[in-house]
Amino acid sequence: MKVFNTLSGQKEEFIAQDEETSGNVCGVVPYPEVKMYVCGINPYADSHIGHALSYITFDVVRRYLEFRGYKVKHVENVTDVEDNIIATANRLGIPLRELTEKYTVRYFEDMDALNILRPHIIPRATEEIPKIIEVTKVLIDKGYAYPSRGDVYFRVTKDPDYGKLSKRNLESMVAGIRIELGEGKEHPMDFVLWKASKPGEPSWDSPWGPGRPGWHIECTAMSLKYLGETIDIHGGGQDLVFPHHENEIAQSESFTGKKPFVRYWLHNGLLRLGENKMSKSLGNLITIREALAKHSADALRIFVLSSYYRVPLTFTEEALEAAEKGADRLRQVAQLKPHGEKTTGQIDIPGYHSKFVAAMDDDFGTAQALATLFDLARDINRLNDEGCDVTQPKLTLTELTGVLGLTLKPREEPPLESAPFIELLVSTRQELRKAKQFQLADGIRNKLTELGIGIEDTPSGTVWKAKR
RNA sequence: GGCGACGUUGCCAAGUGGUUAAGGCAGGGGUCUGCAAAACCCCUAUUCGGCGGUCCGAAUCCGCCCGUCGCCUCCA
Repeated sequence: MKVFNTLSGQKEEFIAQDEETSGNVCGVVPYPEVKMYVCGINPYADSHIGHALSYITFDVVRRYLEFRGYKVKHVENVTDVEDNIIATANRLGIPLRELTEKYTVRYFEDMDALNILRPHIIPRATEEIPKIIEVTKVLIDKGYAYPSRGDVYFRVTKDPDYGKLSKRNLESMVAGIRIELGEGKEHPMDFVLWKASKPGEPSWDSPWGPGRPGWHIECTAMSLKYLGETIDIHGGGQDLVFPHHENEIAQSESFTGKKPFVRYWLHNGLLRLGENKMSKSLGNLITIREALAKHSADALRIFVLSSYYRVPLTFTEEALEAAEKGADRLRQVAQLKPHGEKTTGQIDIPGYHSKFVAAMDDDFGTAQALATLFDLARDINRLNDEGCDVTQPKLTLTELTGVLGLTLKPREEPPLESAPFIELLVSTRQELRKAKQFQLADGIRNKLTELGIGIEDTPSGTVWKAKR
């Protein structure tokens, strides 16, 4: 399988380190391990659907690797101390930990609702201070960092590779307009590893005085601690390429002296709302909770997966509604009760399977993979209508939709207080229909439709549901 | 200014040198139904921002132009 590596700027054959070191060429190691690190959140507000896009993407990466026979070790950090968190906690007048705990819990509730697999390890920055201090200390000892007025900075001029991920060089960066020459910095691009705390800020003791970690160091410390010196996949949004991931490489490779820190860098394109990307700072966001109040998790996943993950995606209500309709079609097939007896297997199951795999093998071509599944669904419906047994193709469909993390469960309708009254009207209407009083029956149906209650007469009775 | 992307049917969105340009939604036709709805089936771009070029052949490669977006220490 091929994956696009931001570092090389091209698609590369994916080989896990575990396969390489064990000399495995074709399946000698039964379940080679893939070490995967995904950048997590800064918990001080509810996550928005741009986050959903990113985590759905890497959830599918993980599910597909597992489908292909890898054993994935998935680590995702929670950066629970930084400027925005401190500012928000102060504004609300609550302890830092109370704020971060609340939004971490809510974040994972959102992830669960989206059917995103939990990472195996979820380290928090504030619980990894000793490792962070250790890494910082070594970087100073090796000459890659220097303390200054209680802060510690990384010395970018000492790292000849600096800029290799984001394809920049120090000169062009310095030529940029937004660089501030921090007090005590040797070079304007030097970035902070350890920040001296100001009065009233949370702090930890360190050899350089009380302070807290800089933004990038926690990811280096955590991935070293939990995954080792070289990891296979590091994922995140495209907006993290610079400075975050660039700085992680600088820190990690300087610390270990080993290259590469990450074998494959994967970055998802950003979600746009209108003309701009969706982000906390622009305030143009829709939270995952808001989206899930109106749409199913499957619809959100289909919306995300019907595009190529590296390319920006534009959010619209219409697109999400279209995805919901598509989800309904797949659900319909998943709920089918096969009744046919004919076994004239007209469906090329291995063909669909290999088309799906070929699409996914090409840098997680979920759009193509989904298209294959819609084709399969159509075939299943056709054969089912013809009276053929579709048990096997149905199993293939649910197996493959599962790789994309779709549940295809029927949508849950929120309970309505008015339900007993609606039931009463519906049964009255049934009586009228039996008596062939169709004008009266249709009148009730029309009125209910106006009130947002949809009526469907099916062979097994009348069902109704509230339109969301 | 530097770096990186994108522009495909009414909408969203795949495809990146060669038979009929995926798929979803919308739209049209049909099956089912008392009628609807839902569901299902079938159909729906001679054309890929514009102009040149390379090639037997380009949406796909090259050049220029137009338009849009992202990053350049808040960010998935």
